[in-house]
Amino acid sequence: MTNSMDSPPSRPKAAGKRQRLMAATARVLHEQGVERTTIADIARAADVPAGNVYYYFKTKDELVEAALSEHTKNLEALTGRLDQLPDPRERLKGLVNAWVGQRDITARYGCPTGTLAVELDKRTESGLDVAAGHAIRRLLDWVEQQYRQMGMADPEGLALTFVGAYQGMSLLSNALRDPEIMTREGARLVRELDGLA
Amino acid sequence: MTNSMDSPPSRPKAAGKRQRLMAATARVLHEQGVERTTIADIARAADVPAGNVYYYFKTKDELVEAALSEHTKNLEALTGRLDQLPDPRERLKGLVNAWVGQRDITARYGCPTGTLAVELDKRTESGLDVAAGHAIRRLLDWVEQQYRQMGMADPEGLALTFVGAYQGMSLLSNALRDPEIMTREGARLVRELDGLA
DNA sequence: GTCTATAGGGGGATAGAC
DNA sequence: GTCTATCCCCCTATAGAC
Repeated sequence: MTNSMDSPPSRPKAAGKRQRLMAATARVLHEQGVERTTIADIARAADVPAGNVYYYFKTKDELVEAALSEHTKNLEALTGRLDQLPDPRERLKGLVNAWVGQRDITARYGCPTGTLAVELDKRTESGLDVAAGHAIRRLLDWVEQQYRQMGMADPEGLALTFVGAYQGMSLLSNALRDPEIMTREGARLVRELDGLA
Repeated sequence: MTNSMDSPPSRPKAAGKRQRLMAATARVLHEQGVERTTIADIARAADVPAGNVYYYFKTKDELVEAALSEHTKNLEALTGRLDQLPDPRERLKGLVNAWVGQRDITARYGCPTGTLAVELDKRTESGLDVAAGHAIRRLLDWVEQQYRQMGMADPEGLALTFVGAYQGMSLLSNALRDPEIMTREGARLVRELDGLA
């Protein structure tokens, strides 16, 4: 998971630090929020000198974009692994299990993409106010495919309900600081998947 | 809805402006977010001279608290009206209808309390990081009472699912800028309420 | 009670040395 | 490519005139 810095970057000394910065940004923005995170915070977390950050990212908005693409990458790694499972129903249950496995982090900081969506919605000047929506759209599409392969009617509506349930339980779990909400609602989602035609 | 300024305030000239400030703060914080809203923004929206705000609220955090109590007040006015209905099931359906009626505002700015909860979670220094959770807890309790009166098993779990669905559909509707998500998911919630034992 | 002016601190971004 | 110093704007909060 942590980089060993000996894999040759695309440009001489650059890519190692760039990658560290992206990962650190994703983590720190999740924990502290976009508005309350300073460039110095990110530099410290990535163990990069403060002034050097601007060599890799010209503006704070570019860092936000990088964080979003990190979350997207992580999500696609997860769905990619789940795609190995033969049964679409098991894939959805695997997704729920992954969510529940993150319950402590979610209870403390919320869903990474969901909280980012809420914050970016207010950043109207940059073009990023709907950027998180695209990441969510991808998840919605993947879930819809699973329902479709299960032969369900209205796969789009089911996906909306499914992802909505995740965002809702994440927000409640975070607002009430209670990881058990993730466990309870996760169990309900699995039960419903098993009960479907 | 708008104040007529002739009702005698508790202290001479004070209460009228104080009330205007509270209402304006609730609205502007919802639209712009806590971190991106300045005292000047609030003063302008309330039509109060900028420097005068600090006479009524000593800090920005007090304004945030005021906004939260406005949302709480509005929610209790709504549940108070719904309490007039004889049937708890109809009360819950009335709540869903109220939510769907707000779909355009929700698609643009999210649920007022939910987005506030996400933002306040990051404001750890002030004691307000869990304050929005209390408002949500009240809603959960009220919903739970309705399920209890309907004689349902596990009213607490049902309330969690119900309010979670609202928060989830609000976040998705906002992230995707699509009010129809509120309509679709609202219709589903009503359908499920009608289908319950 | 009302309002202006400004102190004071912080943070995004840049210039330019190395 | 790396890093320091710093500019400059903005925002919270206060002092104090009216």
